[in-house]
Amino acid sequence: MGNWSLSKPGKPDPLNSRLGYLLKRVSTAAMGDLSLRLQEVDLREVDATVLLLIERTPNIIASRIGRILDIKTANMVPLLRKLEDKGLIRREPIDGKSNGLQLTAAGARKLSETRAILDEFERDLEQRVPEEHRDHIVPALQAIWATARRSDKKS
Amino acid sequence: MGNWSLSKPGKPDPLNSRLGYLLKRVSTAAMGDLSLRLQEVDLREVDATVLLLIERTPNIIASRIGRILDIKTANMVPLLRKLEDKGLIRREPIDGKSNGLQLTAAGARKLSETRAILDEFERDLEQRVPEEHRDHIVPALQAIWATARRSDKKS
DNA sequence: TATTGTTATACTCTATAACTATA
DNA sequence: TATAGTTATAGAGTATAACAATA
Repeated sequence: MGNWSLSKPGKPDPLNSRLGYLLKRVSTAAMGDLSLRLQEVDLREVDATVLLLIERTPNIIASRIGRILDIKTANMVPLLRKLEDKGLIRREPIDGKSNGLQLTAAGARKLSETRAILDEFERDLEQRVPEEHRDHIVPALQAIWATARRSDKKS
Repeated sequence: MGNWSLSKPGKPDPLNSRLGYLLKRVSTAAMGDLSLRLQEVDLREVDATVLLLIERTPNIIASRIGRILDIKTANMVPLLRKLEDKGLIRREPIDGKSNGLQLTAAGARKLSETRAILDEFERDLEQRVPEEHRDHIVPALQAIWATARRSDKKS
C-alpha cells in the first residue's frame, strides 16, 4: 500500500503514478475498447448512453439529456436526428416547444443488444482490477464525481 | 461495501454506478479542471506531459514521445514546433534523421512552475477521494492500465 | 526494410453565435 | 424572461496518406 504518491528527490514521479495521468490514459483506452465493441451494433458510446437515458426516463426531453451528459443542445440535434433516422427513437410533442423521447420497438431491441455489450465491457473492465482494490474504485470515482462542480446533479 | 454493481431487475443501473461511465466523466471533468489551471502557464496538458518526458529523459526523440503518449508522429510536429517557438525546448541532431530534445533554461523554469500546478492538481484530486478508498485508486487504475494492450510499454 | 520526420488533408467532436418560438 | 429547439459555423484534436531521407 500507498507510497506511490511519494517521489524521490531528483527522480520525479513517473507519469503512471499520477492519478490525473492514469485517469486520462485509462479512460481513453477503455473508451477506445468500448467503441470497438459498439461497432457491432453501429452505435457510439454517446448513442448508447442516450438510449439508456431514454429507456430509464421515457418522455425525457433533449435538453434534459444534454444537461445530464454535458452535451450542448446544438449538438443534441444531429445526435437525436441520427437515432431517429435509424428508427431507434421517436419524438412526441409534449407541448408547443418540447418533444418527449421514447424508444421505438426497434430501439428497445437495439438497446437489448447494446446492454449486453455494455455489461460485458463492464465485467471485463472490473475483472482487470485486482480483488483487493475492486470494491474501492467505483466508490472512489463516485466521490470525485460527486465533488465535481457541474450544472446538473443527477447521473 | 460493494453491491454497487448489482442492478435490481426492472430498475437498470444508474449510469454513475458503471465503471466505464465514471471513468469517462471523471477523467473529462478532471482534465477540464487541469486545463484551466494550466492556462496560467499557457500550456495544455499534453505540452506539460511532453516537457516532463523531456526532462526525465534528455535527448529523447519525438517518435519515442509519441509512442509513450500515443500521439501520431504527424501530430508531434506542430506540438514540438510550438514548444520550440516558445523557446522551451531545443532540438539537437543525434544522427541524420533523429533530433534529441532538451529543455532550454526557459523550458526548465517553465516546467518548475508547471510542476507546481500539476502537483497541486494532483493533491486536490486525491483529497476528493475518501480516505478508505484513497490508497486503492491509483493501484486499481495502474492495474487496468497495465493490462491495456498498447504499442509501448513504459510510462 | 524499418524508422524518423514532414506536409497536407479529412474527419470527429465540441463550442459559439444568431435565431425562432413557446412556457 | 427563461427555456427548448434549430441552423450554421468555427475550432480543437486526431487520423490518414503520401513522401523524403536515413539507419
